[in-house]
This record gives sequence, C-alpha cells and structure tokens, in this order.
Amino acid sequence: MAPRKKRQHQADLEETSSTSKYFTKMVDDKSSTGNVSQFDPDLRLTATFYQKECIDLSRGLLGQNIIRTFDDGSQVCGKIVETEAYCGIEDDCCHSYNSRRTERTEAMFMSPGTLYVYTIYGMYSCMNISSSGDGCAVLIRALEPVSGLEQMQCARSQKNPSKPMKEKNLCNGPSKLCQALGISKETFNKQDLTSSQHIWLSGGEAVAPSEIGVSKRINLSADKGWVDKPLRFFIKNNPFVSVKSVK
DNA sequence: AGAGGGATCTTCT
DNA sequence: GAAGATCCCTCTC
Repeated sequence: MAPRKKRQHQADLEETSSTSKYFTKMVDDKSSTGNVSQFDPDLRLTATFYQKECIDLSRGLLGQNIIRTFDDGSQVCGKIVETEAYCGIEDDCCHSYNSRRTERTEAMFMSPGTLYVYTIYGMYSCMNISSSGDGCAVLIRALEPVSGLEQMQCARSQKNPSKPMKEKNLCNGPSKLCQALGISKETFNKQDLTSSQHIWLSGGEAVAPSEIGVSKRINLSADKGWVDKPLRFFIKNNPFVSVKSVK
C-alpha cells in the first residue's frame, strides 16, 4: 500500500472512534431498564428503552459514511440514506422474534456494532448492525454512492458487464448495497463494525430531524402485528432511497 | 411508475 | 416442504 493511502486509512480509522460512540454508549447502558412511553409523537408507538435505542440508532446512522476497504487497499464509500429498525424479541417482523436465537440470528444478540449479515432468497445478502436490546438490529436499506463508483459498477454488473448500472441503482436496496460493497454472510456476519479493518463508519453529516422521513417497513408479511409500525427512516428527497412511496 | 413472474437456496417447521 | 427484510426483466398504463 502506498504511504499516502496508508495515512488516509489511519485517518479514517481515527474518525471511526467518533462514530463508534453510539455503540460504546449502548454497552455502558446495558444495565438500564424501563419503558419509554410515547417517546416520539410522530412514531405513534410505545417503545421499551432498548427499542428506543434501536430507533435512535436507525435515525442516527442516516448521513453516516460506510467505508469498505478491500484486501488490495482499494476503498469504496457510501452514505447511509435509508434504514429500518428491527426491534428484537417483541417485534414479530424481526428474525429474533419470540427470542428465536439460532446460529442464524446469533449476531443480533451480540454487542452493539456487530454486523448481522444473512442470505435471503438464496442469492442475496442483507446487512444489519446490532443495537442494544435482545435481538435488536438496524437494516441498512440504501446508500448514496460517494466514492469508488467504478468499483461498485464492476461488482454490480458482473452478470451483465456490457450493461453498466445507473448510478442511482448501485446501492438503492439492501442487497444491492451488499453487492456493491462486496459483503456476504461468509465474510462479514458477526464482524465488529467498530474494530474491523475492512469496514467502518466515517464521519458524515448528521441529518436534522426535519429532514428524516418515516414510513412502515418494506416487504413484510401483511399478517404480522408490527407490519405497519413506522420503523423505516430515510433522508427526504434523496434520490438514492430504495422506495419512493409506501402504500 | 407500477405489476407480475422467475431465479435460487438457506433456514426453520 | 414452504417461506422469505430481494432483484431484475418484461409488460402495461
């Protein structure tokens, strides 16, 4: 690796420590308990303390940059523009619902900042960040490409290299962004976002509450109790969000 | 823009 | 044996 690149890498790592305070704080608060009633009128739900932490993380991650560094030293970067909160053992849309703790869901019960990456529909990956609370995690649903766009193009167009993907479509979906960033269950499940040398958060811009849109989550079974809860968060008017209007 | 179907296979019942 | 936190292509409006 060239010296210049190395310095940049270390600078980014130092920035990581500022964003990892989310996760450190959560670990410190592990002993806290209690319910939070109507913590946010807009959300129209009553959350436990840990569910609130998960929602706060979902909102706080908006605007943060994800840096992905490959073994050859190359980097790609994307800004988080859409997330969903999965609120653990009481959330019947969550994989850890009813304390379902299996090999697959184990990462959701690990310390805040742990990545939960799983395979869906046999051919795609989804990436979550574990939050405080039993089985709570945040699904990363969309990124705005920031740098390394050619490399993302390459990763996203492998099946059809002759047809370059539009920039808007590189990372506007949970599995698209995993493809663009080269993230799979095999390589990243249970990895620690706050200490990994291959993926970390780098200081982005905080998003003002007035700029955060809220809706129900995407593509959940209609017969579940939590299906309509307002647990999806996105940057308003950002063209890289995956779904424009939710029914 | 939105609807519908096929691809594809791990996880859990 | 069926479901599933998806994507992409095609068809229609």
